Amino acid sequence: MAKELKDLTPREENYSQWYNDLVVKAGLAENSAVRGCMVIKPYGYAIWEKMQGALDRMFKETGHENAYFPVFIPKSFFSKEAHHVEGFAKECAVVTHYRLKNDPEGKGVVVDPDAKLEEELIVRPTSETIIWNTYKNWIQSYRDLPILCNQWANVVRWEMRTRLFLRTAEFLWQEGHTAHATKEEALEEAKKMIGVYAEFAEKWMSLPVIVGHKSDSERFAGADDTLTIEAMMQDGKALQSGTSHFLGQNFAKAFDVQFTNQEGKLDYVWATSWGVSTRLMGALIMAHSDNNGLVLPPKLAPIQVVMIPIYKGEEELARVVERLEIIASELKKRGVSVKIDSRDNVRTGFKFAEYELKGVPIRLAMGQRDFANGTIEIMRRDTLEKETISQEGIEDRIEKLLDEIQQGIYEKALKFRDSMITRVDTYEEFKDVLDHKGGFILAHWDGTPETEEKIKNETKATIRCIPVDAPEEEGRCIISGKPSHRRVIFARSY
RNA sequence: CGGGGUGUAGCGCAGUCCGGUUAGCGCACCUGCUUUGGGAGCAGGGGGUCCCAGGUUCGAAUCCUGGUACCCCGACCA
Repeated sequence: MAKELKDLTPREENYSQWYNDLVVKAGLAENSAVRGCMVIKPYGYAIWEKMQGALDRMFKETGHENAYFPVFIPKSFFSKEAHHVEGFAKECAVVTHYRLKNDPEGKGVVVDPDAKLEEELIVRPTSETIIWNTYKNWIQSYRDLPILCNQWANVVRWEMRTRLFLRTAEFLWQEGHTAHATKEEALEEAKKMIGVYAEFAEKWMSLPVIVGHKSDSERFAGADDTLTIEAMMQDGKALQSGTSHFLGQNFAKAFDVQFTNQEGKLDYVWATSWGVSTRLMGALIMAHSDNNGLVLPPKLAPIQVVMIPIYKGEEELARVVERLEIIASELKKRGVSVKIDSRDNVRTGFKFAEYELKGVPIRLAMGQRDFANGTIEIMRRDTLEKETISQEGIEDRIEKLLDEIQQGIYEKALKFRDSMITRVDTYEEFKDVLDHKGGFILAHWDGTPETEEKIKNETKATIRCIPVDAPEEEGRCIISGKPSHRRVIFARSY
């Protein structure tokens, strides 16, 4: 069994510190010189690319196309949709000038006051406005609809306090923006895409999520309805992991996007937007990792199998590596990503610890004993179980094990998540569960923003969502005692 | 923007209260030897504008004044 990682804070002691340590020490990301911004390092980016690839394929399969819109948005675009401005105004980076010049006093460069922009440009915090301004030109007739575009981009939200992956001033994401002829079609699209996200979370990230509607006050600025996937982290806090918005005709009206329908009448276009971000990286890390480091689901692991030769001297190394390469090439043929680590300047134990830290799902180790016996040691990262097995048929065994690990991680996360769902019927009970257990709390709510606000102020818990599959159940609001027809999900969240 | 805290080697810190040889420790780094089936051991070595500016003093990492940066707790949030 591995020694405790020398310099990783134990998860149970200080979860936040553990998370931060892990992100940095596993080589995923680090804080940059620019306050609130993050450097994503190659290993972290490799995982993100895996996510991107899978999501992108899912978007294409559902009929979407990629496009790209500008990073700068004229300020006037922003103010066209009242709720939207209100929601984002407080966290916008604004470009006011377009030129620098040498400091007349000789101290480096200064902003050239003569180069002031007539109209300031906002660095996009999200692209609804610039996109709807563009769609206006694309849409005349029902024959131009639907438009189903996705954009992979960076956005900037000037957050006060930031955390690697979970909340950074700049982040990477995808944002889908669709335009439809009918309300029904737009509603269907918003629902379909939250379904895609839920499927991605569960099948790829091994992360169970709860799909639901946001309450009025948690809804996206400018949306009529926001669907969300909510995940549970190992410290009992919830993480909003993706959203899909039904925008109604709000942006069409703000940007005057009308089309002629089949009856020859003018109508406003119906819209959706949906997005997931590098926050998913945070979700992945916080959902599965342990005190030895990351635990990556095989489908998202940049390296699925690492092979470590154990040897003394060059002849032994060559012999073992030769054998490992045969196995590796067979695995590669089957689409498994393999790395043989034959570095001779770090020790075996160091390598073991390093690949555990990086979350590589399967580790193979072959030494002289194995070489002689035709065996190999195999360890699975999720359970840390190791076993010495025959080299015969190892490839089949690994393929099967990768699937098992993918499934095993999901089941473990699901079991944990379910154990963290508590039904409560009184406010006392509610507060008690929040303070001593955390997790999702199912409670009755009278549907008013006032009650929601009161609970948030007193407990820091918010309504994560009103689950789409919430069964009808008569009850009374834990605060006001007014009647309620279903339970909603509360939690403290990131 | 409120309330706390910290700036000393790449990273983490001690030293500051009570000024005094050449500013120290751990990790990391470099060299050599021994090691190598779970983060090696020993020996040697390199690396500093003690956040910045001014002041007090024979003498400042240490005291005083001003600035600045970052972190934590709130408000804000994918």
